[in-house]
This record gives sequence, structure tokens and C-alpha cells, in this order.
Amino acid sequence: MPRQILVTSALPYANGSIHLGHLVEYIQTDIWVRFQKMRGHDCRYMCADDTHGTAIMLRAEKENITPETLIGRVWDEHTRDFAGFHIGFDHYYTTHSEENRKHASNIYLALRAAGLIEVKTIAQMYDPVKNLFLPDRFIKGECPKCGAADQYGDNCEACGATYSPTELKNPVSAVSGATPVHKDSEHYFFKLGDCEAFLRDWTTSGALQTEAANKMQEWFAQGLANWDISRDAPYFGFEIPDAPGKYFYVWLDAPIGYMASFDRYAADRGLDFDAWWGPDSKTELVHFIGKDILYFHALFWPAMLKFSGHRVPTAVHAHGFLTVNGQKMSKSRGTFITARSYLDARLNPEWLRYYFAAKLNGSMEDIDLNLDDFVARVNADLVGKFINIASRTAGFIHKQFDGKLAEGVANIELIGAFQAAADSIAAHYEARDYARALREIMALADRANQYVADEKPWELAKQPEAVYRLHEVCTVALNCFRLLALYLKPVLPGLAGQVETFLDVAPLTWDDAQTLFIRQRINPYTHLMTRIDPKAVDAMIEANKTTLEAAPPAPTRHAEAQTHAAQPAATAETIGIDDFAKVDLRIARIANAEHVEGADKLLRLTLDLGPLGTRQVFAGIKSAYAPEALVGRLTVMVANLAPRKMKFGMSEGMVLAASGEAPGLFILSPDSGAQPGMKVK
RNA sequence: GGUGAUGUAGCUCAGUCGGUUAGAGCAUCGGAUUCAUAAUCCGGGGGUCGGCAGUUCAAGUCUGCCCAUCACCA
Repeated sequence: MPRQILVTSALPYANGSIHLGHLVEYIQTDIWVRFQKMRGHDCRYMCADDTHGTAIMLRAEKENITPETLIGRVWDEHTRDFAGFHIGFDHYYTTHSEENRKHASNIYLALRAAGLIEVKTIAQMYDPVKNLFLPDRFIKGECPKCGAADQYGDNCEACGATYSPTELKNPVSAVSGATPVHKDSEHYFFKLGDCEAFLRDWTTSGALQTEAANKMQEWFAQGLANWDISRDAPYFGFEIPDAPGKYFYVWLDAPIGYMASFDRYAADRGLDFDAWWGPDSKTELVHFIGKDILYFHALFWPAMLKFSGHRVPTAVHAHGFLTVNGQKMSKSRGTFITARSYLDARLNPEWLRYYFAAKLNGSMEDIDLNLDDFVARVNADLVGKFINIASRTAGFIHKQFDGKLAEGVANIELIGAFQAAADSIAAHYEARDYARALREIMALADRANQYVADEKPWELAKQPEAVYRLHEVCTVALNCFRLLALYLKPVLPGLAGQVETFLDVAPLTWDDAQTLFIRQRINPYTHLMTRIDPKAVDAMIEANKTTLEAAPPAPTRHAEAQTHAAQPAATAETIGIDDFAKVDLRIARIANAEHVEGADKLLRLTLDLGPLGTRQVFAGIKSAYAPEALVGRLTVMVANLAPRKMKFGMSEGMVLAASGEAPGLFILSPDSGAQPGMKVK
């Protein structure tokens, strides 16, 4: 009996381009959907652009266009990029739609009727120049804990502290540069705390991976805070019913976009919306997301659905982040690779699909795109092993048998082994363990190549009496090839289509694995896939390297799976000599260095400044230096830095150290001859 | 800082309930082969399973501590 499955990927934000990090998710989802369809299930893949919020509004303003124009343009780009990677959405919509407004309003009204909405007055940071309440990420200032400059309003990248933007020191608006002021405003809250009993039950019902369910327990332990779902005008989004000037927070209507996308799709096809979204729905609802947005999909979203009279998700599958060559994607290193640049470099999208699939195992672990490994793996597996089977046997079928396969095969042991693998491979796909599925498929490809090597068709071809045997061997090999193409089809839909044309067969379904491929005529072999040229990869990296320029304000958090890029390098603001002269840099001899009990990163240094005496300084260099390696060294310190009381004692200055994006930390050393206490200028 | 995850060959990764000498692919080295867009086959070398301690007849696997990396902290 076919299953009915509604599948979604997280909605990408309409404020930026699709990059390889996004594609992990869309490729993961697409493979799963294609697999379900091959199995004969009624599976519908829904997605949309996430279009609301302050970031979109300001971006449009900056470009002198309306938000509607902006999101229309981005929609075109996104859909083109997805199509380029064979992402087969059944419907790709937008959250800026009447269906979404309708569902967001209805859900809100239902929650209000259930007593789950409350109104509270809160103080927020407000830009008095732009007349705008500022999201956390649009406020910058000094970290209240460590004093690091230029930090966002929600957390400090220097010390990792989290805080509210009202705690920032010397805050400025990233929009206008003005000093924000506190301003009271009424906000609407979803009382998530009241949903705890339901959520505790749901999160342990099997809908989540165990790792994710454990994470939920952490959040329950902290207590569920109520969720602020309103934003004040001006805001690009939907106005809240009965609340003039108040808009739904983008994160409220983003997941509802799954529903709206399906609503429109269903209306166009005469499907019964309630059969899929009603409280008694018998269908499956499966969400694929990045682990960074688990909170929204495992708490807010099921609670919203449940208490507004809808069905709840059957499963939420979270995946990890993408790293490139073992590191965070970086614009300056050229590893922040956009989908478009990959395609423009004339790289085949199926190479990436295969590589991602070979790494994905259904867990929340991060996966790494190692570019050298990418080239080696794809070339060896797809061209060397898989394609080669057809390439080395199809010629005989044409030269000697007029393109027609044998009438039958006497020894079907090998084909039988291939067919017997169907259930196991299917189970791996179903569990999203594509890595395991592909290992099993490639082990079969190895066996097919061994078979050809053992049977030596090139020798049989020289023996007229062996003609029947030759026909059979090549037919067996092509049966193996057909089965491999079938098993790989969810990952490589384009290539599978070419194989279907070459073999002159109808689109392969999973059940076709159990049939024998004989008697029929096949088309002449033309090469199905080329090897990756490493030069094209290099060119793509080069094309993605951005020049050194100041980073634009980061977007607000939203339904986008990930934008974990290291910031491009930029020099700080220009200063005069007078400013520099305020810093009293001195040569110091490290008289003693020791570990600090209870501190992860700190060393306690005793610095000898010669005539200026000694200082105690805590330095965050534990990761790079053993204390005993430092004693006796000369280095450079800021001698007139205000003393700072730390958890472990007073720190009377700081030592200077160099660091970059890559791991590693390097303190400074003066040239020989420098003496403790000397001024550095 | 708190919490969680990860660490196995040069690279990318498997390793089930604790049980024989820790595996695969790629890379590398040697041999075979010439059907295949140099693809394929056979074989070899390569490991302190992050470190230390513990439990056990037996630890990559279980426990504790430490180190490193990553993430989350609404």
C-alpha cells in the first residue's frame, strides 16, 4: 500500500544566493523524495522562499526597489539554481502569498482562542534616525563581558558570551550609525511554556533523531520561555489580525510556508488539503532541516500545529553543517561556494550530489567537502567503476550482435546477487544513510568489474567458437550496469535518464530490480560521464574569492539552513598618530607562566618590565603555548591598559598575539637587544 | 562559562552485543591486462584506534580525567 508523504526542506531566505551549504539539505531531501517515488509512494516535495523580515526590507531599500521586486528576483535565482542541481520540488512557492497570510492568521487566531497568546510591554532598542526597532543583529557595540569591540547585539564572537542588546556598551545602529535608544512597545507572545506536556511527549515519540531528542531535554531543563512573535511597523510581512501596526515575526510565518506551498499546489490539482494537514491526517509529514534550526522545528512548529488544530510532523530530520577542506566556509579563502559559481565552472551537478550522498549518514554530524577527495572519489567511483562497466562491454554487443542482448543467460548467480541487494540498499536510503547505500552499491560495481576481468570478453571475441559465451558475458555485465544505474538513480537522476535512453528502457522503478534484462536491442554507447578536471575546481575557488571589503550587516536569523561563513578580512577604522600614542607598549620578560585552575584558555603570566616592576597578566594563549616554553622569553605588552578584575584575579595589562581564521596563536618577540621595560613605538 | 557531539592508515570513512591478527575506497609501491575516454584485475607496504588511568579472562568498543576540533545556549 503506497504511503502518502509530504516532504519539505527548510525555506531559504530571500536575501542571498544558494551556496553549497544549502545544497547539502536540498540534495539530501531530493534523494529521499526520488527514492520514495521510485518505490511507488505518493510523495510530494514542497518548498518556498522565506521572504519576510527587517533584513529583506532594508536590503530592498538599499537597492532602491520594493521588497516585492527583490523577492521576485531572488525567487528566479533560487529556482534556477535548484533546477541546475536537479532538485525536483513538486512546488516551490513564496511565504509572501495570500495562502500564507491566510494560514498564519488562522493559526494565530486559533492559538489566541486557545489562550496561548499574551501581550506584554517590553523595552527594545530603537533607531531614532530610521524610526525602526532594531533586531539584535543590527546593533553593534562592545561586549559587556570582555569588552571586545564591534560585536553583534546577541552574542560576542570574542568571548562567546550571550546577552541582550540592551546590555551592549556604546551600541550603534548598523543601519544608520545612530545611537539606539530604549523604547517601550507592546509585543505578542506565544505561550510555549503552556505546551510543555505535549512537547515532552512529542519530542520522545520517535519523530526526532536520538541526538536531537537529547538536545530537547537540555532545553526542557532550562525551561521553555514564551516566544515573541510580533514585530513593530515598519516591517515587511503580514499584519497581525486585530493588532494594527504589529506584524508577524518572520519565523512565525516561515514554517507555515510549508503549508501554504502545499495549499496552492493542492488547489491547482484538486487535492484535499485537510487530508494532509487536518488533525486526523493519515499522511506522513517529514521535514528536513539543518541542526541550527532544530529549536524552531522541534518546539515552536509542532506546538503551533497541535494547538491550532492541525496534525503534527511525523519526523524532523536534522543534518549537520558543511565544511570545505575541513574548515568553515570562508569568502576570503574562496570556499564560500555559490551554487551558481559551481555550475558556471562547468562542473557537473551530479558529481556534487554523489559526493554529498557518499558523506551523508542520517546523523547531525557535520560533513566535509574535501576538494581533492571530491575529485578522486567521483572519478574513481562513477567513471572508473560504474560507467566503465558499460563502456567496456557495450562495444561488443554492437560490433558482434547488432546491438541486441542475448536471449537468456545461463549463469545468473551474479545478477541474482545484485538483485538480492535491493532490500538492503532500500533500507539504507529510507534511513537516510546514503553513505552506507553507496558503499554497498560500489561493492557491487567492483564485483561486476571482477567478473568482466575473469571472463575476458576481449579474448572470447577472438575465438569464433566462443561467440555465445561472449554474448552472455556482455549481457550479464549490462544487467549489472542497469541495476547499478537503478540503485543510483535517486542520487544521479540525470545520469540514470541517460542510461535509460542508452538501454532503451522505460524510467526505472525499484521493482524493476527483480526483472532480467535480455533479448532487447540497446542504443550505441556514447560516453555517459567525464572525469572531473581539477583545474575547473581551482577556477571555481578563484571565482569565489572576494576582495577585502567590510562585511555588510549580517541578516537576521531565519529559516535558512546555514550561512556559517567566516567574515572577510577588513582593516579597522583609520586612526591618527595621537590615538596610537595612547597605547603604551613595552617589552616584557616572561618571568613566570602557569596554568590557571578552572580556566580553559588562560595562562597566568608574571611579566618583568625592568624599571617598571612586575605585572600579573592573564593571557588567553593556553591553546598555543605550554607555560614552561614561555618562561624567560621576551614579548610585547600593553602596559597602560586599565587593570581588569577577572574570575581568577587582577590582570594588569595584556600581551599581544597574532591570530587569523586558521587555528593558531602567536605571541610577539622583539629582535635581540631589546630589554624589559623598553617602550615600543 | 554551560551542554552536547566528534577524534580509527597520507586522504575520506566503516567497525553490530566487549571476543581471532582493526577494515574499505582513494593515494602509494610491485605485478597482470589492453575490452574500456589510462579505465580494470591481483598482490604488498602503511595504525600507540587523540592521551592517561581504570573495570574485565579480554577494550577501538565500557567508566573517569585530560587534550583537540565543532556546534548549540531560544
